[in-house]
Amino acid sequence: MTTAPLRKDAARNWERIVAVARDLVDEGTPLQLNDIARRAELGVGTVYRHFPTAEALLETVATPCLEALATHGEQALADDHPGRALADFLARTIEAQVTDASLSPVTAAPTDALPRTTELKQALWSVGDELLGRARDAGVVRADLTSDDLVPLMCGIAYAANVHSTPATRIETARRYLTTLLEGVYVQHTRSDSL
Amino acid sequence: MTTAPLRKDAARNWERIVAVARDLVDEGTPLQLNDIARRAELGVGTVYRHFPTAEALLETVATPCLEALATHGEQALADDHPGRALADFLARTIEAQVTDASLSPVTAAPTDALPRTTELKQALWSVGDELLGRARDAGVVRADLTSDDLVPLMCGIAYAANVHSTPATRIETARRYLTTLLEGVYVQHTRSDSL
Amino acid sequence: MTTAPLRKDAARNWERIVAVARDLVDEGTPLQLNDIARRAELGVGTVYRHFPTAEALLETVATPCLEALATHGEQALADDHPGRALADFLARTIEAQVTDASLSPVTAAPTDALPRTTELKQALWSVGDELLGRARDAGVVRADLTSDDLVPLMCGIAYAANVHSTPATRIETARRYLTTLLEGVYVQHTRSDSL
Amino acid sequence: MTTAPLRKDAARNWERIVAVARDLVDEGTPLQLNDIARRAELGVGTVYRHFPTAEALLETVATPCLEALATHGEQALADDHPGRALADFLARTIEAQVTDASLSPVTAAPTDALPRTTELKQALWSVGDELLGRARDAGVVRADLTSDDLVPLMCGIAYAANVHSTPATRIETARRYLTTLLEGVYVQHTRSDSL
DNA sequence: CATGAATGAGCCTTCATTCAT
DNA sequence: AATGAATGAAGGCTCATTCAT
Repeated sequence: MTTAPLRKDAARNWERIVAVARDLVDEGTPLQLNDIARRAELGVGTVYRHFPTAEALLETVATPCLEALATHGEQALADDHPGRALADFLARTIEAQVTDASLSPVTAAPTDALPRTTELKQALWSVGDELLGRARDAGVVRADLTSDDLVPLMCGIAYAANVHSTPATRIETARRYLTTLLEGVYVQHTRSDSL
Repeated sequence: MTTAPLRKDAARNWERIVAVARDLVDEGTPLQLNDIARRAELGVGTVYRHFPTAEALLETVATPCLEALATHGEQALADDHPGRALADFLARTIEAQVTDASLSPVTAAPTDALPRTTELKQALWSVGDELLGRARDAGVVRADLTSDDLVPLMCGIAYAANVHSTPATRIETARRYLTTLLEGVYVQHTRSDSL
Repeated sequence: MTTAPLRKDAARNWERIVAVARDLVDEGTPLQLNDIARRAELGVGTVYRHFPTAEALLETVATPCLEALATHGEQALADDHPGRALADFLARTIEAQVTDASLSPVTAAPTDALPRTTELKQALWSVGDELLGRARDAGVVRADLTSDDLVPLMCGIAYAANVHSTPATRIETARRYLTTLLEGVYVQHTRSDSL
Repeated sequence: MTTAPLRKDAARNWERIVAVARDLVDEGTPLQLNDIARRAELGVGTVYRHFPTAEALLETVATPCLEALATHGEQALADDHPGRALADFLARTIEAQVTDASLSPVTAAPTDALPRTTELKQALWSVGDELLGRARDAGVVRADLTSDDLVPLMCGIAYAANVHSTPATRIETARRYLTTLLEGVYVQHTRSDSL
C-alpha cells in the first residue's frame, strides 16, 4: 500500500520544492523552509504541508541517490569476487557522498524523518555488512573490522575529501583516500588486481 | 613582537572568558558571545573587545592544545625511526582532535581568525610534512601521499570516530581507525615493529 | 419552517463533525475547523459547508444541553412552590454549565451564530424571568434582583467553580457556591424548607 | 536586597513598555510582545529583555493594583468590626477586579511569572484568610465557607459583572452582586448596619 | 576599559479561509 | 456536495552586533 498519489497541481508543487531544495543543497545553503517557499514562489504553508521539517525535505532530496546506491549494492552482491565487490560498493558510496551534499547529514543522522530513509539506510547497511562479511571470510579483509565501522569510515573519508579541496578535485581526492584506506583494509597485497 | 601585556584586571577578564568558553566547548555548546558574557559575569562589550568573533575565541581555546601538539611534533622530529615518529605524531593528533572539541573546527577551517593560529597550524603542517617526507624516503610510506593529505585524513579519522560513538569509546575507536588507515599507509607490513 | 432535510451522506457527515467537536469540547481542546476535519476524516470544505464558523459548531454542540435545560425549565414552571422551582432551575443550570464546557462560552456570548441558539437562550431567559418573578412576588427573593442578573450570576458561579478546582470536585463545589449565593437571595431564612 | 536600579534610558523604556501594556489591557487587547514593541517604538529585543513573557508583563501591569489592595488589606485588619472589615476588603477587591482587566487573569492563574506577584497574591490571600476567620469566629459568617473559596467567589462575582454589562455600569453591578452574595454569607440579618 | 541596553533582521510555525478539482 | 491543497498574514523567539553611558 503506497501513499495516495498527489493531485496534479500538488505534485507539481512537490517537484518544485524538491528541485529548489536540490539546488540549495548543491550550492551548500542550509535548507530553510521559508526561504524555499520564497524561491519556489509558494506559500510557506504549502512547503510545510509537503515537508513538516527541513530534515524531511533533505531526506527527500537524498532519496534518489540513496536508492541508486541501494540498487548498486544489490548488483555488487552478485559479484563473486569479494574484494572487488566490497571495493566497488565503497567507491560508489564515497563518490556519492562527496558529490551529493545531501547524503552526509542524512547518513550520519542517528534518527530519520521519513520511514523510507530508514528503509534505505538499513538496506545499504545490510549490503555493506554482507559484502564485508564475505570479504572477511575470504580472508581479504582485516578481521577486526566490523560493518559498524563501515559507515563511520566512509563518512570520514568523505569528510576528509571535503576538507581543503575544490569541487573539481573532490571525487579524485575521495578515490585516492579510499584507496589509501583500503590498502590497509586488505590483508593481502595484490593491490591493483584485487580491486 | 608580542601584544602589549594586558592590565591586570583585563587579563583576569580574558582568563575568565577563555575558561568559560573552554567549559562550553567541553559540554558541546556552541560559543555565543552573549551567552559567554553572561556566564563570565561580564558585559558583552568586554567579551567583544577581547575576542572580536566567536572564531577568535574558539581558536584561543584551541591554542594550548595546538601548542602541545607542536611541541610533541618537535620531539617526534628527534626520533630517528621514521615510521614510529610519524605514527606517534599522528596518534597524538588524532587523540587530541577527538578529545578536544575545539580542535576540529579550527583545524578544518580554511582561514584563521588569529595569526597565532596560522603560525601553529603551519608549524604542525611542516612537522607533518617533514615526518612524512622522512618516512617516504625510508620507503615506509606509500609514495602517492603528500603532506597536504595529512590534515584532511586526520580530520576524517576524527570525524569517523565521532559518528556513532559514545564519548567513552571515542578515543579507542579513533585509535583503531588510525591503525586501520596506517596499515595501508605503510608499504611494508612488518606492522607491530614498524611502529 | 425547518431547514431542508440533508441528504443521507450529508447528514452522516454532520453527525460526525458534531461528534468530533463534542469530544474536543469534553477534552478541553479549542475547536479548530481544520483539526476537526482531520479527525472526522472529512475535507475542511465539508466542515465549513456545515458550519461556517467555529462558533456555529460550538453552539450546535451546546444545543442539546440547552434544549434539556429549556425542557426542565418548562417543568419547573409547573412547580407551584416558587422558591423550590427557582432553586431547582438554577441548580440544573449551574450543573450543566460546570459539566459541559460548551455552555459557558455560548451562554456568555453577547451574540449568537445560530438562530436556534438565540431562541433557546431567550426561552431560558423567559423561564428564569418567570420563576424569579413568582419567587419575588412570593416574597421569597430580594426585591432588587432582576432576571437580567440571573444569567450573569449563574455564569459567575460556574466560573468560580472552575477556578482552582478539579473536574472531580467541580459539581460539588458549584452546588456549594450556589447555595451560598442563594441563601443571600432569599429574604426569609427558613432555608432548608424553603428549597 | 532589591534588584539593581535600571539605567536611566532603560528605565524610560521599561516605563514606556508598561504604559503601552497598560493601555492595551484597558482596551481589552491581549498583550503581544511584538505588538507592544511596535507601539512603544522599541525593538522587540528590548521588550523581551525587560519582560521575558507576556505573563511577566501582565503581572507587572497588575502589580500596583495588587499592592494597593494589599495595603488596604492591612488597614482592614485594623478594623475591629469583623463583618465590616471583611465586607470592605471584598468590596475593594471586587471593584479593583472589575476596574482593572489585568487583575482577573493574574489572580486566577495557578502559577506566576514574577516572584513579586506570588508574594502579593499570598499576602492578599492571608489577609482574606484572617478577615474571614475573624468574621467566622464572630459568628457573622456561615461556617462552611473557607478562605479557599474567597478567591474563586470574588473572581466569579467579577466575571458575572463583566457578562453583559457596559464599563459604565460595571462597578455598580459588581457592588450589587457582592451585596447579593454577602447577604447570604451573613448568618445574621442586621444587614445595612453590619456593613 | 567596561558595561549591558537596544536593536531588528531573520527564522520558525500555525491556522482561518478560499477555491480549483 | 465533497475535497483538500494552497495561501500568507500573524505571532513567537533568538542572537550577533553596536553604541551610549
